[in-house]
Amino acid sequence: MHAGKRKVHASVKDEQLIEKRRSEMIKGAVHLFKQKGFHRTTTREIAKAAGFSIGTLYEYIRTKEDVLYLVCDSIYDQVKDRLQRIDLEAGTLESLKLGIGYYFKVVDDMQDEVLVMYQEAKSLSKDALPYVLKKEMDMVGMFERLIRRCVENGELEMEERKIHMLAQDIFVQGQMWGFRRWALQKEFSIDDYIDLQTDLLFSGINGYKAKQ
Amino acid sequence: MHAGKRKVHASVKDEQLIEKRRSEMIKGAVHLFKQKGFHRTTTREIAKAAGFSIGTLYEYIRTKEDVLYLVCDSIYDQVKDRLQRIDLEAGTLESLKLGIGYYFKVVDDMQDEVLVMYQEAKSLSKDALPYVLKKEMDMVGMFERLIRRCVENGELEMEERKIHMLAQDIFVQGQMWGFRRWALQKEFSIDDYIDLQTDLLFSGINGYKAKQ
Amino acid sequence: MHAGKRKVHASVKDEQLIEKRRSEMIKGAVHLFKQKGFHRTTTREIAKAAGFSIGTLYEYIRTKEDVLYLVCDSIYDQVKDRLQRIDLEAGTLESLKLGIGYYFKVVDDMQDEVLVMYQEAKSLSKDALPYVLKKEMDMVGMFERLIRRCVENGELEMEERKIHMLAQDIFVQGQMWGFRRWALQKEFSIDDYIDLQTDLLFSGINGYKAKQ
Amino acid sequence: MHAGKRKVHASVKDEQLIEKRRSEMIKGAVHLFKQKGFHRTTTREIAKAAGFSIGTLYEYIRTKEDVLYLVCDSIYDQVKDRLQRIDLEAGTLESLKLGIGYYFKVVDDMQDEVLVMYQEAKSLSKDALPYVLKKEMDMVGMFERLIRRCVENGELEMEERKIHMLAQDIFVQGQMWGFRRWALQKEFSIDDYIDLQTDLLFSGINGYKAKQ
DNA sequence: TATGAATGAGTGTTCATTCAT
DNA sequence: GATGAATGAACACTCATTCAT
Repeated sequence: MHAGKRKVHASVKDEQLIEKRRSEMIKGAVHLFKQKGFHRTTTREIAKAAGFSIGTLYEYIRTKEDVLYLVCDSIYDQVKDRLQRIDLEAGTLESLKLGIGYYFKVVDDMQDEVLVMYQEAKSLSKDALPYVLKKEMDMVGMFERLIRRCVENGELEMEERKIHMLAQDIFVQGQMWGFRRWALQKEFSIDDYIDLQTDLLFSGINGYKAKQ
Repeated sequence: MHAGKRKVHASVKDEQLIEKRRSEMIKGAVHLFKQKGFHRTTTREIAKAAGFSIGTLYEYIRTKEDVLYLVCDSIYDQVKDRLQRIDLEAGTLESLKLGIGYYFKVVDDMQDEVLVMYQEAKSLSKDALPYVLKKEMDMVGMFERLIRRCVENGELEMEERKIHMLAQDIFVQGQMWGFRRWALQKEFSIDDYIDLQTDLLFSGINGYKAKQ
Repeated sequence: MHAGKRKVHASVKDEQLIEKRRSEMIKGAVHLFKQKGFHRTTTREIAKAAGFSIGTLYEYIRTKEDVLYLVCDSIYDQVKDRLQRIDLEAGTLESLKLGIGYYFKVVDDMQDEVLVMYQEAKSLSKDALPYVLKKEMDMVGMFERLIRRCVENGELEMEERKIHMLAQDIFVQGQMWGFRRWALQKEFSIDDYIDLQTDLLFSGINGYKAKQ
Repeated sequence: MHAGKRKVHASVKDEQLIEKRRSEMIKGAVHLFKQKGFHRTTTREIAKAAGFSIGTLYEYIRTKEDVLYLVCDSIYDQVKDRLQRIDLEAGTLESLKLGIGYYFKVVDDMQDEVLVMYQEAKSLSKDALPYVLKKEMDMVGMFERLIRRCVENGELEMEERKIHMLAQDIFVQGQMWGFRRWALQKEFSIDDYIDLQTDLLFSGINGYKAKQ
């Protein structure tokens, strides 16, 4: 279940310090990447935002792309971390609904981060991308399990392929709240969004069929 | 309804020539952007792919970003063009379903283009972005009308806000076929995708509730 | 006899212009390399010394090392060019002596160039070095032929291995006039040098044996 | 006769420790300089090769160039040390020949060191260079004395200038075994080299004149 | 209208050196 | 005395853009 992390080389030896500096770095970088994107952000800006010199930045990474990887990796970890709290075992439709709502809340809380990861992950090299994709699949996998538990519980009848698709839809709908904020957040609050989307997700269009 | 196009300056006067050169340019650029992304593609590469010199390229645009705008604009036009053929007037659930399937097919046909537009549009300047976003809203608007016709027709009972949300979901699910190809296209054919998604879209989770 | 030249990439197409710019570049670079060595010379300095911008410099080369290769290559060509004029066919000891003297004169004329090539060639990459070494062997080969002609002519009896060694000695003694200038040129003029060295070369220590 | 050594500043007081650390440093540095040259070797690499930290390195030197000076200085000392064993007093041609052969053997033993010193000494600053050059002159001086003793002994008739030139030739021929190893060591063993060179040195070209 | 040589600001990265612990 | 984290000047190289021909 735990993906092996891609090692990012640091010249500095003190592991705690590495942890600390990198988290400063990530915090600054997320902000910059959100504003200007990865490519328009310079390493000097990242260093400055992190509060240290360019030389120091490079004591903790090897290339600019390492920063992007670290950012993506860290965001996934945070999101996943928060999602772990969802009770996967209940196996009721109600708990599924709550889980989705909770996920949307998390995405709302971490909008900047999710947006960055979403838009910039594609700039990762062929080397680093799989690690990030793996984490994404893990998250989709969490929704699959949530749904599958309902099936096992007899709350739902759904074939595997459809479970798989539904999980991806849920996952994308979460991200969508971030990457389509310009269209959605003018009109809907996060609570509106949760209500409307879970409603559509559960009832489908047919659920709105006019009574005949 | 028709957004005024953002004028991209050309030094050359002959409008037909401009049209021709730009379409060569766009064709080459889409291919390059797909491979390497906008930022990693150089203007020289674009010129070369288009079949003329760097000097000539700049006779038809003012900045590199103009190319991106032209590309995005053109892709939207093409997609929109093909979507126009959907019969908006029928107002039956069946025609809605067909419309969605047709849209997904279009997206499948134009995967590269959609992916590029999807991933690179964010690199547009504050100046050009609104024009592209407007086009996107127009497309979402088409789905809204499709749905609204069903409501007007008495086939559906759905409030405006939900229509709006549903239209966006459909739109995003189309794009998703392109931008999550790495996860989806290993498992599903485009026809699978259409079947599963429209099924989920129409029936919702509740439609799969275990018979009691 | 002609070593294939290692191609150095240029973005510019006009071959004549390439020739011209590169010769400007080489001229400036030799001067700088002599003063500060290859490593301490910056590409900007090279560009400036050549009379164009850093951007232009890189239109004619790909890497800094290309400049060094071009410099070394050009120097060898010049030296070789001048050495071609030696009459290889005479096959007399006198002509051998004249040839050596002529070579020393050439080295004296091109002191800076020879010094640079001598000291910096080792900084060439594994890729470029063989091309330069080949040229050096060609030059040594010229002296071998000069000597061998004397043998064929019956002026000299010398085995091949000794010919080979002698040719290298002559070659190195030429370079030595450049790279040990600090020690030699305080005491000797180039004519002194030629006289003394040819004398030693021809008579050897035994030639100075005390008459008994 | 003994050149005062150039003082290299150390922060550490304990002279024995300085001696010890510096010899570790030199040993590591020679190896690195041989592989990559002085400029391509970093101070960190030197420290690591020496077995201590970068901070400690700088307790025993002030600048990177100090390392180069220390290396060159030490190599000269070693070579000189071994050359001292030559019997300068004999004053026979035979002892001269033996001396030359012995010197060539030393150079062969210390090839790496000699090569490094030979190629990198030029990177020494104007400040340090004279000290190294002085040592080189001392070594040339040893050969001069060796020759001069033969003259004094009546074994040889040679003017001062020629002695001077001959000494330099011998000196350079020793170095040549190192710096032209790529050309020489494919064909000759060190014993071949000694035989051929002393033969040429003693007999000269004329010694090979065809009997008439 | 087409070309492509010229430009130089800007970028990622390195590395000698310092200094607080 | 020893350490190694921090620094920032310096460097090789890129590339969007211009403009003379």
